[in-house]
Amino acid sequence: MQDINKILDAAEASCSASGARLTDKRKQVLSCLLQSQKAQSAYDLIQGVKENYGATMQPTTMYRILDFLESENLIHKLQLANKYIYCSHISCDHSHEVPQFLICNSCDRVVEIDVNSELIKSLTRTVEQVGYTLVSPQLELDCLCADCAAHAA
Amino acid sequence: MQDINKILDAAEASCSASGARLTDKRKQVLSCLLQSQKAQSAYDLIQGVKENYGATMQPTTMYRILDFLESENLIHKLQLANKYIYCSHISCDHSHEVPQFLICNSCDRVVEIDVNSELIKSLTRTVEQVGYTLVSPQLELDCLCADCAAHAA
DNA sequence: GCAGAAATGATACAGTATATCATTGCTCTG
DNA sequence: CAGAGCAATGATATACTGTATCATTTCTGC
Repeated sequence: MQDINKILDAAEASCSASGARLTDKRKQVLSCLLQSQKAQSAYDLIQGVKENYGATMQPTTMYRILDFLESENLIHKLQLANKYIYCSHISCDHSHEVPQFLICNSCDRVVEIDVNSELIKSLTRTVEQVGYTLVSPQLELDCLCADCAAHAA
Repeated sequence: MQDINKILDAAEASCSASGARLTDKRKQVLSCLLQSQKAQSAYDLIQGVKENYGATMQPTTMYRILDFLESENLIHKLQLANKYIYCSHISCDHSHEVPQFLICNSCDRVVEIDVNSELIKSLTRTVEQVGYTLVSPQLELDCLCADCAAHAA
């Protein structure tokens, strides 16, 4: 994990490049996400920005900010858990691959991995065979992290 | 799509085999799911059994029935949409593979496919490399069906 | 029939997400 | 630098998804 301030700078640069603004509130939400390896819900984050920055945000505002951050490829929404996680490639040079998430269903700790491109090709072929179109090949896998697996055993 | 009554019979047989009971209410819910290729939410189904059978069910009851049907492998829960779909292998002879779902994000029409086992092996290897354990390899892909893709174009 | 277990009912509430309309603040142009 | 127009946020209400808890009914096997 790199220094959070560096990532925030990279995020800001990336936003300017696309003509978007990383406002204070948006930065607060992003910071909360960057400070944890765990996926957090919109309401977790409302609580988080309150504790860390004394800022109060309504759900509407939070969801709008989350949508914005997602559209800028700074965070990911995990459908499996209805939670959000920072994108681990904000300050990378190499281009984005399709993300694959391993989500601990006990503690919400998330690992982001690039999907093997062969695998994506194989999935895409299968989808096309039945006449469907793949909108997002993002994969989310229901897992247990090492710690939680140890406790459960 | 086979005849629904035959599938219901197969479902009933499968339940008896595992010492479970496919009660009237459970059968009503399963029937509603079998009558549509589209994934339906718990509340959609509450509406559905009311219209089709005049039966009123509380959310608690519906979720209990859905849990039961899932535990008997008669239906699947789709995390991507928070909706439910019948299992397309209720009256098949061949053993269940890991399911992969193609979900139209516009109309909720679902296609169920067996995942290539090589692909599952590859996923499992990746997961183990980072110390995680795969709980359920069920894959859900965000797609557009042919009809919705045509309308969008 | 009766005891015990399984299934369902009833009520309340927690958590997730969006609709709608109002207000504030930034940016660009003249 | 004023003011128009748009981007961002605020405020209120409400819809949707899911669970906790305790009560009642129904089924099964003895």
